[in-house]
Amino acid sequence: MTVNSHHDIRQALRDRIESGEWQLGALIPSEMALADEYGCARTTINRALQTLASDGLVVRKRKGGTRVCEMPVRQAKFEIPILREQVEATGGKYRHQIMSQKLRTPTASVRTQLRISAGKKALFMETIHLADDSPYAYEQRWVNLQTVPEIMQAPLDQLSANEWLVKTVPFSSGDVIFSAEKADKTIASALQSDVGNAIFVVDRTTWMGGDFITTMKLYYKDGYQLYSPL
Amino acid sequence: MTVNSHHDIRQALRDRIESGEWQLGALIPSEMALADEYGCARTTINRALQTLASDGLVVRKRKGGTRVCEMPVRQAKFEIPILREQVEATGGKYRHQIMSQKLRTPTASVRTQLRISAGKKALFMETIHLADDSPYAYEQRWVNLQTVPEIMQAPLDQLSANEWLVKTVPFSSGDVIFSAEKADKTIASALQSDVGNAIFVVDRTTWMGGDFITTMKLYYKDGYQLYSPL
DNA sequence: ACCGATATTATGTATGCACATATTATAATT
DNA sequence: AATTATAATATGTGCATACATAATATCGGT
Repeated sequence: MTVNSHHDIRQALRDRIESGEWQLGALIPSEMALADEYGCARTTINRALQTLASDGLVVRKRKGGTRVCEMPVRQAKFEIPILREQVEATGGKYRHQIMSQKLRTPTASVRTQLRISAGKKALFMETIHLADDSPYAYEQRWVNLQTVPEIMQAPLDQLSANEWLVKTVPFSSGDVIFSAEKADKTIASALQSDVGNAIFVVDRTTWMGGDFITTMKLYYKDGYQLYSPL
Repeated sequence: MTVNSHHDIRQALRDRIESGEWQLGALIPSEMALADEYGCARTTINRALQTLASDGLVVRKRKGGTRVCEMPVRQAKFEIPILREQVEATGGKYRHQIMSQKLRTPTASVRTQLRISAGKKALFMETIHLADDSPYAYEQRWVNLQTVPEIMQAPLDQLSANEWLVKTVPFSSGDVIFSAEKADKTIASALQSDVGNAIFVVDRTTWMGGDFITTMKLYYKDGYQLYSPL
């Protein structure tokens, strides 16, 4: 078998690590030695090893050499779910419905999260996301009008606020918090569910540069599960 | 300012995308053109673009050129939490306590998940993970003895099953499911919490190659939140 | 107008080389 | 013996080049 593409080599090295040939924390041969063994240029080995390093399988140090990562950081990565796609992926028909949409003085915690000046108002909206006309998730969202005033002109009846924001300020950063909450009366009625049920909640805040854009809380219908391979 | 390292170039390109200079879905200049513009070799541009592609910011196609990703896949990636680290990160003192540990005939669903032959037994254990001596999470785990019989000899009173498995079969793959559940009597008493509380649940199955190793359900004390930047 | 051969284009990848840089080991100096 | 200079080593990175490969564009013949 001839291996020469960095692809093949990466896989070969990965196999040798995963088979246990190189123990956890063990030093693996130098790039030169590997290049020699596989009969390719050092550059090719370098590329393969760099990929493995960025995957967290090995740790590299100048002069120290490359060693199998002591604590292989198994990291789950999953896409931030766009509800429409989530629903349509399971064959359902997606629809959303705006329950309310108004300017309001934000609560203290929201004002802090979005860095909204005291006295200023923000856009608050409640949306129900439906799969085949039955509730799928209930969304509460605050939008900072100081940073995205254009949203007042957006056709939010056709495009959900989420989708509009993704298209308009696509490269924002943010954070997510997953938790479980008991459904209160508001949530239960929005989801046509019962008070006290365990609800999977996603809390998300996004900003761009130093400008805080929106914060959102998503309550999934009970029974929802978030899956991720790792 | 001279930019020439693939690092600088990657950042420069990223800026141009995020500033909106190149719109969503727009075709960006070819590697040759960019190499010309930045006064560097095509290889360097190639490397920068490949990184951006693997980050999901651009999509590349032979002859088709490189274009800004239509739907920038915001992917949250977070490490699979190791309980000890999670607890110790918040300054708490970690400790765990095995409540039960015995050979049992697995339930039908577990037997399916771990591909255990009918009639065979598996190791079932319940563990409480404590932070500063108060319950932090309650774990139910099944271990497939057909694939890791060695666990029967492991010192599980010192090292948690989780940690032992991570050290012994480090490069397994798996999946995770996050959900919310109502605490039943077992869970509530294990966590010194109340029946009916909303519990954040992590369900994880791991395998290596075709061999199914373990499946685990982790019930976090109510109020737990899983945070992730993105 | 249709179909197929050929050229063109942009990315993908391997190579040899040179030099940079971090780190450790060793030797030289005090 | 402690400190400092120097060499050795492994990875990091850039460049020029060559060829591979996929997808599109163009042109010619029927």
